[in-house]
Amino acid sequence: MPGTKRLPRAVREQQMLDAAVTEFSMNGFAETSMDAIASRAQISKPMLYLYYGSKDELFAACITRESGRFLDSMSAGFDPSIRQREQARILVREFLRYVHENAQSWRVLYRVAIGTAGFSGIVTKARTDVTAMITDLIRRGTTVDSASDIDFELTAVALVGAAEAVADRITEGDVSLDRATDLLLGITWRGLRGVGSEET
Amino acid sequence: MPGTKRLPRAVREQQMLDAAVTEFSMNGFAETSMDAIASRAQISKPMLYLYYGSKDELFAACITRESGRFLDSMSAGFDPSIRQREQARILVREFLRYVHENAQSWRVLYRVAIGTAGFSGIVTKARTDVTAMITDLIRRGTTVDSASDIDFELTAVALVGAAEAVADRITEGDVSLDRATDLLLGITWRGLRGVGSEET
Amino acid sequence: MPGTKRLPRAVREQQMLDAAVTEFSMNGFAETSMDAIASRAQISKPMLYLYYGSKDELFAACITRESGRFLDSMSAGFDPSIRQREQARILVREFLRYVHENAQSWRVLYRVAIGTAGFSGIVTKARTDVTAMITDLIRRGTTVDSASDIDFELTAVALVGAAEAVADRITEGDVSLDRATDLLLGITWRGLRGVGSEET
Amino acid sequence: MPGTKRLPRAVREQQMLDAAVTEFSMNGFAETSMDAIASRAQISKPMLYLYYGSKDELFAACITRESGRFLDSMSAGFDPSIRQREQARILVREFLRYVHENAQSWRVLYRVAIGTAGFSGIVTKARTDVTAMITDLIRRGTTVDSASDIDFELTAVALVGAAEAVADRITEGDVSLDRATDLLLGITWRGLRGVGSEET
DNA sequence: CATGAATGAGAATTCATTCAT
DNA sequence: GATGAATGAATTCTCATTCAT
Repeated sequence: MPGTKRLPRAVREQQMLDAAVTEFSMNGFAETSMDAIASRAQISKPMLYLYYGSKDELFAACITRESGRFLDSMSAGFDPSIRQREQARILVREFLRYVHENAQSWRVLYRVAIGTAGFSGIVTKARTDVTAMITDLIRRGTTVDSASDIDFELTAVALVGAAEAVADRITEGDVSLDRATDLLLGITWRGLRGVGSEET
Repeated sequence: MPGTKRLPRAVREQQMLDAAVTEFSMNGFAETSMDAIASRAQISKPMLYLYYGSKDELFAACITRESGRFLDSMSAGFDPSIRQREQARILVREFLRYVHENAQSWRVLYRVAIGTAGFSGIVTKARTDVTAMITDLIRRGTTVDSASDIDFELTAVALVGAAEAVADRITEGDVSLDRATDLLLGITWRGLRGVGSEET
Repeated sequence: MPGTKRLPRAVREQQMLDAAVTEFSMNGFAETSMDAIASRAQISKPMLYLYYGSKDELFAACITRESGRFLDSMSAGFDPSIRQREQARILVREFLRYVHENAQSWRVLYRVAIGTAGFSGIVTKARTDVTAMITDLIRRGTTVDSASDIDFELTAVALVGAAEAVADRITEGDVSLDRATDLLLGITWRGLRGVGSEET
Repeated sequence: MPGTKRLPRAVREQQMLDAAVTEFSMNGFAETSMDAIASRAQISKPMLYLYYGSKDELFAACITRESGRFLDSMSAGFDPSIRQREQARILVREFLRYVHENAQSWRVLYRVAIGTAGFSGIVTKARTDVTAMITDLIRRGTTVDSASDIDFELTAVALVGAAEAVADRITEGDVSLDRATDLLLGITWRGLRGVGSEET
């Protein structure tokens, strides 16, 4: 008889979300059954429904929590008062660290939710937020105003995309965090060095 | 009674794959039913099974065809004898053009298949091939040999990631092909200028 | 392109029935597909339907032909003018020989058709015919009339059942025809020796 | 909404098996649908799967239960210390009684399962067990040792076959248990009287 | 609160059967 | 006359979801 003890609501909730994130990240949304989640969370299915109402809502809760955690991590490293270069290094480092230490979270967000009709919006929102940070960062270091806002933002999009691709390699375990950070900054930085200036 | 006409095998095959790609790209693998595909292709379900055997095989056929098309497009633009800069522009341009003109293909490959257990391999293979082209391109322009192979490859991964992220924006329709090409090249190029050299 | 040559109807029919009997005897009625039969007969499915109308009719045709063959074999050995003992030996021998040489026929009749709703009647009919022969044979040698007809018939039923059981062993190949014949006659004969007389 | 009541597992199990045996015995394995069984058992299909996993397993459970019941009945009448004649009468009587009172059980075992690929083994096992009892019984009364083991066994096979054939008539309701018992013993006994001795 | 028991609604897959050529 | 192409109608099996206790 699973979970016979009465646990405070908050604890239970996390227990369930943990189990759900694990299952969803492993098998995708549709291939994950509520049974599997309940079983991993060591509670009964009706509990799951009591707390989250439906599979959809549970999945939404998962990716909302995870994208929140992700954004919290990133935000923690974001400080407008820091020098641009330093700021960039911190953000990249934080990003890769998060992915490295929370591979499951990363996977459920960027591999599962993004391809699941009806839920990609939540992830896209998180991505947009991060991109906004980077956009800010880029703009901060640029005086030339021949560059339009869309350029800044699209550049940020590109850099975030680069970071995500490298992050995937991190989760595969064949690249070190330090090397990846250096490399991304290398490209990024020199790439940034003239956004909006001469040449194409 | 759908599709009462007798069509030659080859035509029907494409008809089915077209419908399948559309459905899969919209709803993901598991969330797409064979009924939905049959209905869109205006044929009966048994035809799908007659031609493709199972849902898995049908999906595999889809992403195999699409990744083939994608790689063909990219390969067509790959020519070791062209100048590095010119080559880069052609590849980026071709990549964005493909995504722009084949948004569904792009989505089924890079958003759906990549997150579907058992099928990500085919897409990963395509991505690896493209990354290999870029790796080559980078190496071609570099004489310094302080850069290890992994650096070249990881750089290529990052650039491909950047292009993919920008490509997503392209499919959303709010960015022009030309502007995106220029921007990516801008970042890319200046970023490339010193891979493996001084500074971080 | 199977069976492109035009064959006389009678030949085709046998070809089809042969294939059908083989398939049905191997896999049972429901587990056998019309595809499998057509393929084994080297003709197209529509031909099958042209000649036999439906799967049910085809199966009926099979067991009708086979039970006919079986009864023909038995009847050939039935001759009211022969001495009872000799007659018994001939019938038993013929029965076992048929099963031995036509294991497929035996199987489709007594293992498949008998357990298939709607078709057991045809086999039961054949069995009844054979039982009638045996009933006759028994009655012929009995003068006592304390035995009712039902006794004669039930005795015949029992003897036929014994023969069928032994026949099964024959098809399994671990018993010789001669030994089985002798044994069955041994039991039968001594068993018969007083049907309807003293004791119980 | 069938069977709204909550029943203890054990009760439901029997309910389901009863329904399944009935359906299978009427229509054979392949021709019986899970829907039909669920409907007869007044439960929903998922329950069948919850309890038995698959149609195959359900069928296996049916014939395992039925052959167990059958063997239990027979074993109850088997006692090496009883006189041979008495023992024979008890066994035959018990056999016919079982078939008479459990016609469905008999049919599903000896008419359906025996002709269903993959399941005949279970029934064959039961038949072999019964045959072994009879073999023992025959041997017990025989001192002559010119008879080989195979003779004893084949004789038992024949007698069991005779009993099965008579049993079929019993299920058709046109023969009384007593008359059938007497008749079988009559044949059997006099037949047994000299197994292995002179003459053919 | 908690849960074992139960089900409605679908999804993949297979066939017997039939046209259009 | 013969068949490749096509489908309507099941059938097995799974799963999200809900009561009755």
